[in-house]
Amino acid sequence: MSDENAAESSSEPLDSPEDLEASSEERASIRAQRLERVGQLRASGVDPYPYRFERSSDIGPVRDEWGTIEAGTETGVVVRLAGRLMLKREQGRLTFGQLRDRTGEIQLFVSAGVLGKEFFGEFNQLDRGDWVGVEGEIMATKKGELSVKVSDWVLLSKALRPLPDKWKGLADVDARYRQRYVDLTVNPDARRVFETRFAAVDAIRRVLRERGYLEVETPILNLQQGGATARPFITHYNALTLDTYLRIALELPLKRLLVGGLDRVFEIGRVFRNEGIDTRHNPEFTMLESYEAFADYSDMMELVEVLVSSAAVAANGTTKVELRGTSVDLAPPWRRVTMVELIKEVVGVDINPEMELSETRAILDGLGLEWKDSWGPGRCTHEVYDELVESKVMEPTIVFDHPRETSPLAKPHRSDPSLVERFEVIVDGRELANAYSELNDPVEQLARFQEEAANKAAGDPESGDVDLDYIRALEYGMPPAGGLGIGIDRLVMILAAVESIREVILFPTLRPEHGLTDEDFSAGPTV
RNA sequence: GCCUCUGUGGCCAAGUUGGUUAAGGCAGCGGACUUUUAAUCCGACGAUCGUGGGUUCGACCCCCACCGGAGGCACCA
Repeated sequence: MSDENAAESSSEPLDSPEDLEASSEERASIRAQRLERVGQLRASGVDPYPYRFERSSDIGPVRDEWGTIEAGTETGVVVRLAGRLMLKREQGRLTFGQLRDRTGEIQLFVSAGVLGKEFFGEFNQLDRGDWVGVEGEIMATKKGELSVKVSDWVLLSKALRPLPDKWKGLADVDARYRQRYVDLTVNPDARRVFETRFAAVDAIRRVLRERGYLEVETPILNLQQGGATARPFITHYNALTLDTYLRIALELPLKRLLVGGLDRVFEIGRVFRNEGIDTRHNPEFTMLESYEAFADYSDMMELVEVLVSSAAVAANGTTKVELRGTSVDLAPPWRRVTMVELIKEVVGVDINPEMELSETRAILDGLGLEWKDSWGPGRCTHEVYDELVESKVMEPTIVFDHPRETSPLAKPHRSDPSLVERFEVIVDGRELANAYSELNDPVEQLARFQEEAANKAAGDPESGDVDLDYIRALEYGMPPAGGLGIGIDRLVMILAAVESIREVILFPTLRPEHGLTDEDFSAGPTV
């Protein structure tokens, strides 16, 4: 830019002339400079936002193939690469850049001698953050850095806003979540976490596919609430003049598919629960649910071990993870213990759903836990487990045989009527997965639904409805089946060893941002 | 919803017994430099200290309210 005063002069036509907006004009000064540059480019016939660029390869494969060549080597091999310019080091008649795409980074060696003074000068006007395409020979510099000796280049997209500090990155967590695109650009850890996530999900799909499971999609908008106990989001469907629930679980539609003969199905999908946000909860989160006919919960124990350990290996190359200073191995087999035994072991008390209610209440009182009148012995037992046991279990553990009372969709235990055939997987003190032998007796299922509906009518917003169509489906006959649910976000938290669920969700739920106004986006002279 | 902490230029970040022009770094701008690796060196610029009130001779600093964020509690996976 020949006139360095231009961007600073308030008489430039970059912003509204109102005095009140002086501060916003200052704030936009880097933007204003870049908008001016866009104008210059257009004036000289250069499109700052062209349509496509033909690449010969991603950057990663180039590194893989040539990364070991000796310092000073010129290969004679010409490549065409594209990416974001992450760094630029000008050095007189020589400029070094760092070009990055999703697969890697490579240095650009840009010299006035090769490009000519004018085209070289244009390159130096690129900003960190711009997208560029380059063509040039693969070489290694005197210091041995693999580089592309740029013989031609083109701007692919001009960035109007500057990237955060090239060394410190973006530290403000609010900005990291709101502007994940910036976080992903400058914070390698953010990229690492999401690579972990997608590798894990990919591995889960692969294992299930190899086992003959079919991936399906079921409705998110539901007329009834069911499949779990949770407060739902309610929305309104205008065309039918109906309030609908966003799903809180995937369970009931998938089991209808078992009735229909799709005997191995799974869905990986978003579910919504109208509850608080904290380090382990986001109102929308991702569940895997899978159902396998002719299997029971024992088969699900084997399946969940394989799914989780495969995901770990795919994401990290190992089943070992370091969680808050403790090494945890996800390799099967995991410990298997009944809920009643584990309570005895951890808390030192004997409590089970076959006890008299008065006795279980006395146990809770003795432990300093509160109980409600509506709770039976099973719920009391579960309470001890939830409050005093779960958070103490670090190693992957299958906790099986839950009280019947707290599991309305699970099949009664084949040898103990006070229990159901259900298990949860605990890792690092948190529930990671949940599975049953699925209840397929329509008469019993209806009775359990009716209990729930009574609770809902009595004011419990987390209880579900009587889903008569689901009962009707069961009356056509659902094969015996094992079902498994895994909280994908929780799994990724473990695999990536992060403490907040927001770190594993690309765009976590946040309150609305204030202070972002049209004035922050004045178009300047370019439109 | 409640409690605690927190909010300083595009980014990172100093700044309490409240005291005149609010450190420094990165980025950006001007200049030098053909082998750099967060390049380096020189120079000039950039902030109504989240918002609105209040206390005070004087507020980034103390008080109140509001907005955003973090952690914890409650609820849940």
